[in-house]
Amino acid sequence: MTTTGPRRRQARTNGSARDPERTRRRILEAATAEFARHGLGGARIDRIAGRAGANKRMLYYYFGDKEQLFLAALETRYAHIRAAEHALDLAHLEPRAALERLVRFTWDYCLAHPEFITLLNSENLHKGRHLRRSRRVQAMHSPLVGMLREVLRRGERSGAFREGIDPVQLYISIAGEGYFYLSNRYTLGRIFGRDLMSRRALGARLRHMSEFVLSAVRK
Amino acid sequence: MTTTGPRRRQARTNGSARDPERTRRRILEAATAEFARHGLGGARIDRIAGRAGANKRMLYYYFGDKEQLFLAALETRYAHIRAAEHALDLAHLEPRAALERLVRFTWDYCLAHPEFITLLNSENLHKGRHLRRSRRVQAMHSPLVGMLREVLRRGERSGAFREGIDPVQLYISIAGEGYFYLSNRYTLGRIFGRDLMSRRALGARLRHMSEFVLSAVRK
Amino acid sequence: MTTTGPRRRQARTNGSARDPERTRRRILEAATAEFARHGLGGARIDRIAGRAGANKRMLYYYFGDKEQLFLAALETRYAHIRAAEHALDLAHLEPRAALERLVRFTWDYCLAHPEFITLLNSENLHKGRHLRRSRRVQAMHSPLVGMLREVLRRGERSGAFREGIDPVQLYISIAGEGYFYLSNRYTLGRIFGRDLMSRRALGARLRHMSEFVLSAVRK
Amino acid sequence: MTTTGPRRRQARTNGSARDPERTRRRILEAATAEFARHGLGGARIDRIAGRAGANKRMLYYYFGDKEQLFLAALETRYAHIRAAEHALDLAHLEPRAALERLVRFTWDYCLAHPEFITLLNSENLHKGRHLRRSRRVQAMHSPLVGMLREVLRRGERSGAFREGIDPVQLYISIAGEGYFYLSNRYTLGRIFGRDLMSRRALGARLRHMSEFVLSAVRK
DNA sequence: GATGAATGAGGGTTCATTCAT
DNA sequence: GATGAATGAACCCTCATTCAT
Repeated sequence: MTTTGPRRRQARTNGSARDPERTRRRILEAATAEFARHGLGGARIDRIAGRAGANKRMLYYYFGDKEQLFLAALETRYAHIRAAEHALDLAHLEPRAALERLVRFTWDYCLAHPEFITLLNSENLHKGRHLRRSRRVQAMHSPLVGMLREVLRRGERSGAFREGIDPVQLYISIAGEGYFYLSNRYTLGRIFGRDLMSRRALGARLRHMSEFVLSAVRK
Repeated sequence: MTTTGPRRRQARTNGSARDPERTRRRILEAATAEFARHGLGGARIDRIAGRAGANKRMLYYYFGDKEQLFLAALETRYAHIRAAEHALDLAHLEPRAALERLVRFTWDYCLAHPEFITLLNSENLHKGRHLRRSRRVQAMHSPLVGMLREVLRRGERSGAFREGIDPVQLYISIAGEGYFYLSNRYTLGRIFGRDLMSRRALGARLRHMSEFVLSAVRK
Repeated sequence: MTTTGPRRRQARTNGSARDPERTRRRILEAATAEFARHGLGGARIDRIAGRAGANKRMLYYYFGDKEQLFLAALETRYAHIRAAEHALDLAHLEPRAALERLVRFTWDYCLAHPEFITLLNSENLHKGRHLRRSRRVQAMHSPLVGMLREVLRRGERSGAFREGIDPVQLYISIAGEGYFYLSNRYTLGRIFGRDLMSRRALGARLRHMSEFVLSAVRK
Repeated sequence: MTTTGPRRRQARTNGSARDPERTRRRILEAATAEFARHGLGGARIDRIAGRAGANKRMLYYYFGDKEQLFLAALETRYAHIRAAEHALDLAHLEPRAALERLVRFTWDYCLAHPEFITLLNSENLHKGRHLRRSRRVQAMHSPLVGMLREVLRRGERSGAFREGIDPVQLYISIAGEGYFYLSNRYTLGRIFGRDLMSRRALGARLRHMSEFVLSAVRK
């Protein structure tokens, strides 16, 4: 994306001047981090600009206003996870292995991209009003449900899975297993008096989830 | 909501003046609703005072500041759900029935008290820093884990449940089933192009969750 | 209006603290001056607050926002001129003297209150959108038209005035004579290469207007 | 109107690129409209550039800054009305007909060019500080006063007009008749509860003005 | 226990203007 | 002659909070 070629004649302090694509990207990254950490209401335009090394005015130049910037951050994260999902080739795996892989994927993705969780929570706090206006996200259908349906069908045929499982319900159950644990880790950790984020705890959770899901679907 | 000008002298309409306990309660209720709807960062002291029919100064008189008010709201909701949990007498139910009851309880509670979800999400967004300071919540141990442990033990003995299930992991799984669905209903609804909150959809989810959990634990 | 009594215990820097009526009035006066000098768009909230010796927040506390403050200034000036008009007792004057008095009144008022002219011009620049929402101004009917109608009738009967003159048209003509001269004094002065505001020029204009109007209505 | 993001490369649609004279003229026209509608303080450079289909930078290239652009707009309008005035050949008309024609001309011009009124009001709000620096306007002497002087002289000699009328005062009176009515139409309309801009009302005003002026000057 | 008035810092946003190309 | 990107000051307004009574 970044033209490191002849466009930038001289170094600038922020390194982004006169490189619009880069400026835009830096703002978006800074915004994502800020929104993820403080939520939509708690995010500060000043901090975003500061972290991006950009003039505050540029946020409005590129994104219109705070809410549109939030939407852009959301859309970008959605595009990112969708791209990752596409790489998940469940179709060529044995049904049980496919489910295990999906459990692990959701878990790993949430662990690696905690900002995704808080962005989604923010959007849901605002009743999804940004996403509703998004055209990009509308077009980004998750391939997971289709893949999951196919996996379920194969599992049913082979006698490995019980029948009548709705792929959307299953997807929500699988995602919820990891998402809820990580999203609510502070309150859960406090209540149970446990450190939910130790390496050991994380490993135990992944094992539990795999067993739980695989047990749940077996015939 | 913002006071645009000096209030005309008006008769006390909230009927709470000179009834300190009631004033306090009204403020707390208004704060809970406000925090639940807008999050900690988006909540407005003015709106809370307005809805409570109280003078803004009273918020500070009773609760110190915004964050302490937030904590008070959180604590109150925790006390509420703890009280409800205590009424859940899983010990006298057959193990499978006990689990089904727990699934239903979590689901019904989240449905009936959506503010609990958003309060928890807010607290987790802030890394649980309010709850960490709370003494009240620390003392409010949920009876659920203990009850769950006992149920699991009985189920194992009777041969109904498989062995080695950790009650905390199971509790998180059960809670997550309903919580994630409801907490993320706007984004999930948008992605799947479904109305997740129709009476039918809610019924289907409850059925799925019960089956899913019971299948997951069976031997 | 101002309670100089026991309400203010100690002197404050701005002298207006804890004297809401006075604070409000000072803001309104400062706003009137600012709007008159710079127009609605050019007026600065900071300057108004500064001149009023008040905190900026107080403008919003008392008046809501800039536009409502503008309307309040407008309404106050209207109330002021209406009060002055009421004192004009044209009914007891001989018709010609009555008209002369009206010419002089309009002239003197515009001279003494140049802010009225620029406020009106601002409001007209904005197509009267503030006044349209005003309830106070709607209720402040100018007594002038009625008085003028009566004067015209008496003049017609006595044979001093020609017939068929509409009092509203006449009022606009009379007001316009002085208003236009003063409102446009800078451009007119420049074009004609004359100082329109010298004592001599002002005297000449008043004489011209009186003669002009009286000649225009005579039989 | 604000550019929310980098313009996508688009085909030149305004057809003015590389046609400097046309670009300049389009900017000037857009600026005139903008200043007329919003005043100097309320005018926005962005909107002007947008309406002109020109790059913002061009405004500065051609006109220096906002104030000089305002002056240019003002000068252009002055040049325009001066040109129209030159076409008014009062010298060959009978004195009364000449005055009537002048009344009508002022009225028609203000009606056809409402932007002239608001530009003048803006300039007067700013105490004529732009016009003062203008060399062009200084050179544009209105022929009206001279023509008016001659008309008055002829009228006096023929016994149609009374003596001692100053042509400048008369001009201001005539111009004010129409200007004030139109300039203040929103506030006057509101106060009198009349639609001053209906076809009927406009006709009535023109008739009144003609009669009023002609009566005022007659012997 | 309760009130209306007051505060100052900072919120998001927009301004006229200039830079590099 | 023309462009998109960038700037920093200042805009109006709102925030949580505290004062005096």
